[in-house]
Formats: sequence, C-alpha cells, structure tokens
Amino acid sequence: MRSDREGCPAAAALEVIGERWSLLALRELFYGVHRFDRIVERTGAPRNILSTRLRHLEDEGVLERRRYQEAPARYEYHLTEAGKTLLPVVLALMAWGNDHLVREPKLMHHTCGSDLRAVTVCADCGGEAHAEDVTAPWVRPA
Amino acid sequence: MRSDREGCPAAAALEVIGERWSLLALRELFYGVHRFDRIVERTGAPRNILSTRLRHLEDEGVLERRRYQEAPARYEYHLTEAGKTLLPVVLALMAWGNDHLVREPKLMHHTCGSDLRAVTVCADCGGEAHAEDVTAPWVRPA
DNA sequence: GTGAGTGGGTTTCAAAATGCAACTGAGGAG
DNA sequence: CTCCTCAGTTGCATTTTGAAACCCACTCAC
Repeated sequence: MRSDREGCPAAAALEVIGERWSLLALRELFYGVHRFDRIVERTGAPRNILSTRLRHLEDEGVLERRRYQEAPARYEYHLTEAGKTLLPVVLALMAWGNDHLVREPKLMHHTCGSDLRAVTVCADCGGEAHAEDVTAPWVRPA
Repeated sequence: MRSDREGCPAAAALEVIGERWSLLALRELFYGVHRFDRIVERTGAPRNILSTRLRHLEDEGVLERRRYQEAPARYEYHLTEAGKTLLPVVLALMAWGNDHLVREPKLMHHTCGSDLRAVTVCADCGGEAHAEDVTAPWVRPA
C-alpha cells in the first residue's frame, strides 16, 4: 500500500475505493473479468474515467497491471493480495442491495453448497456485529 | 425503500450510498451523532453537499429527519431499519482501512468483550466467503 | 494489400457536480 | 443591543465527469 494515513479508517478506505466506478471495476475483477474493454462494457463506465480509476487503484496497490502480450503491448488487471481482501466490502454492498433494492434478488453460491447470505460477525465470538459495537473516537484533524 | 432496480445489487447500492460524503455521514449516525452541524464538523463535508446527500438518503429510506424542537424548527437525522442494516458495509470498509491504510489501527470493541475484528461469513455454514463464491451473472442492460 | 476488427487506451470539449464563503432566520444568553 | 447557536440556502468559481471521436499496432478475411 502506498501511504499510511491518519484518522478514520473508513475515510481512508474511501479515498482509495470511494470514487465512482472504482468499486464496480473491482467487482469485475472479483468476477474474473480482467480486460479494459470488458470492464467498460460490463460496468458502463466511460473509458477515460475508468482509465484514471484503474491507475489510481494500481497506485494504491489494490490491483496490478500485467502485460499479457507484446507488440502491441496489451495489459490486464489483476487484484493484489491487498485487493483481494476487499471482497467483504463488495459482498456487504451486494448483500444490502440484494435485500433492499433489487426486484429479483440475485443468488450467490457458497462453496459449502448453500446460497451465500453474507453476514458480518465478530471473529472472536462469532456473534453478529451491532451498531452498539461502534464507538466514535475519530474526529477529523482540527 | 423508494424504488426497485434491476441489474447488479452492488451497483444499485452504490446509487444510494455511493456518492462522496454519504458513507461518512452514515458513519456518524452509527456513532450516534445526529445533528447537521456536528456531522459537518466531524466529516469535513461542505454544508450544501451534506444537505443534498442527507436529502437523498432520506428519499431512499435510509434515514429519517426528526424534528426535535419547534420554533425554530430543528431536525436531527436517524437511521431507519433499512439504514441500520448498512452497518456491515461501514464495518467492512473500516476493517479494510484498519488493516491496510492507517498508521495506528483503531480498535473497535464487540459486546462479547474482545476487540471487534469483522469478518464476512456464509450465514449457513459459517465459513468465510471467498472470491470463488462470487459468480458473474450481471451484465449491465444492453 | 486493403478494409474491417481488436484492444487499450488518449484527446477534446461541454455539462454537471463540487466546494468555499457568505448569508439567512428564528430564537437564546449575557 | 449584541453575539452565539443551528440548520440550512445562495452565489459563484473550480473540478470532475462523460460522450464521442480519435490513435496506434497489430491480425484476420478477402
């Protein structure tokens, strides 16, 4: 990752992946779609914007550009290890959209065999996380 | 929620909470900060932008405006039930920022007594979700 | 060898969103 | 009176976005 930041981790994360189209591009990488033109088609992002987003994500160490062909040089985009750990963010977003927004919920399939209903839990006790668990120590730098 | 949408649930969710400052405003509501001026101070959002964001989130049914005083009429913002279910999104973002971005990780405390390390699991088997669990049926409407 | 297609972009330019600062308006405190 | 609080709104300059066209190096079909 390029730079350490101060303050709230959520705000820091949003600086990396919070711009329009960034998360949709990441979604495609999780889907296994790695090529520029395919990502454009599937997200609907303008080419020039997607171009700057991908560069930003690369700078932040979330994804890497791999040359898969010389002459003419062609590249594909792949998640780094840090990038792969963004899955919970994408999943949480999908789960919420599934539950509250779309007409016909899309099914995701877990490797255990059942439909994936993603929940966020405490790694220690396994209990679901509640709003009361969040306290507010972070004020932006005065 | 106002309107059913088509296509990818993640994209639909981003239409609701994906604009700049929206998630930081929601973070504050989870913290228990409900007043306009406090949210402005703590997020750093421009007042006019925050104003439009809050109205949008209200329209989408994520939060509600409550009058807490007459003459002069004063309002505070509270999460609706649908809004409260956005916690996993905020938590996932925080967890990732904590792990990859900030210099000194912030601790969150779970009600079970230990530090909250949020993980996303399958509700059925309890196993962690992997990228392989995500398949890609959603192309944007041609 | 010419014309169309592929793939990963960049350029151009107009329209839209953002952000800063100042202002408003109804009251309360000193 | 005068200053302060709170929840905004207004005006205007700056930034970002987005649609469309273009570019370049190559390959493939004719």
